Amino acid sequence: MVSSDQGGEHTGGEIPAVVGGLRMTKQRRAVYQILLDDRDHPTATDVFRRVEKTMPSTSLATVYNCLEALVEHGLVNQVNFDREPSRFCSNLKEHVHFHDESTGVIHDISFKKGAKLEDLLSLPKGTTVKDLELTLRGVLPKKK
Amino acid sequence: MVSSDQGGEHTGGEIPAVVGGLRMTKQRRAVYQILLDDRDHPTATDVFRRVEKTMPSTSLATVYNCLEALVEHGLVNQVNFDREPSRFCSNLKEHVHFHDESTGVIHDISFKKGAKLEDLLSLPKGTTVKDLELTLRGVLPKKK
DNA sequence: AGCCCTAATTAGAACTATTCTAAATTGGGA
DNA sequence: TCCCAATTTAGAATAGTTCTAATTAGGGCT
Ligand SMILES: [Mn+2]
Ligand SMILES: [Mn+2]
Ligand SMILES: [Zn+2]
Ligand SMILES: [Zn+2]
Repeated sequence: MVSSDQGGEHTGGEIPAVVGGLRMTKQRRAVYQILLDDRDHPTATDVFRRVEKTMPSTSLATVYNCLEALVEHGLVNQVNFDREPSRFCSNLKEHVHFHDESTGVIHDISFKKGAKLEDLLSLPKGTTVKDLELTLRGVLPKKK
Repeated sequence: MVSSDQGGEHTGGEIPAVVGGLRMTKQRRAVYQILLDDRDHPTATDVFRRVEKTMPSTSLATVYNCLEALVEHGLVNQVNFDREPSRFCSNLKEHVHFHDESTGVIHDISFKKGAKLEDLLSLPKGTTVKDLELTLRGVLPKKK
């Protein structure tokens, strides 16, 4: 791999000039870096407040624009819980979200290896699933 | 069972004066009846337009109030697809939602008998799941 | 039946997350 | 360096939903 990285997602180190076909402007890089560093599923406003710290001239509209671009290019996932503000997640491994009511933390939950959706659901034969969103709410066992 | 039906959900026939602890006003009954009759997962505005036909004095605020009351009393489920307007569903059997892109229809999909969420997801032992929302988008095989 | 009192309904304003608009800025490439 | 399309920006607009405050409805009492 060379420095340009025109291909798919980005993993580790400095964010190159283009990722997944998306040109990394100063603002997009800042937004993307926050989502790579902070895996707490921040909202657009959360991201805005964090970007502001190092780039005070950034506007909220730009944060929305950047998030939209990152989502459209598949670098980031948009996560919705009921009617709450959207949250953003840079974990590209297929996973679902568990909102722990006792801590407020949103956890990434992965699928068990070999698990198939068709084993769980009565889907008509020949169904194509293009997108899936699964969110859980509850409490995790408290760590000792 | 006698005519009052103070207990759980309502199934078939005329809607009694109280269902699931919720007193059925004229407006609540109209909203509930629509959701029982029309299983197409209408939005609040959809419901409003349908209620209007037989009760033209009904306000949109009342439709929202009624839907909220029905949801709080567990007679109806609120369903969210991404950031679209909420939809409402009177199917109380545990199920998930499949949005067919080719027809626009939202289908109820039930769990396979005996299927367990823990078989699909890597949930820490001792996790309590209080709520689950699973939505799918894709295409169903076209009926001949 | 009439009264009373609380709950429910109503119209409209307010709210909030998000999107749009139009002008200013940026920066990659000729 | 200059140019131009893409991006950023501030602020207005939008849309679904919730709130406010006034009105109405109707169940339970006498
Ligand atoms: Mn939910
Ligand atoms: Mn989705
Ligand atoms: Zn995630
Ligand atoms: Zn349903």
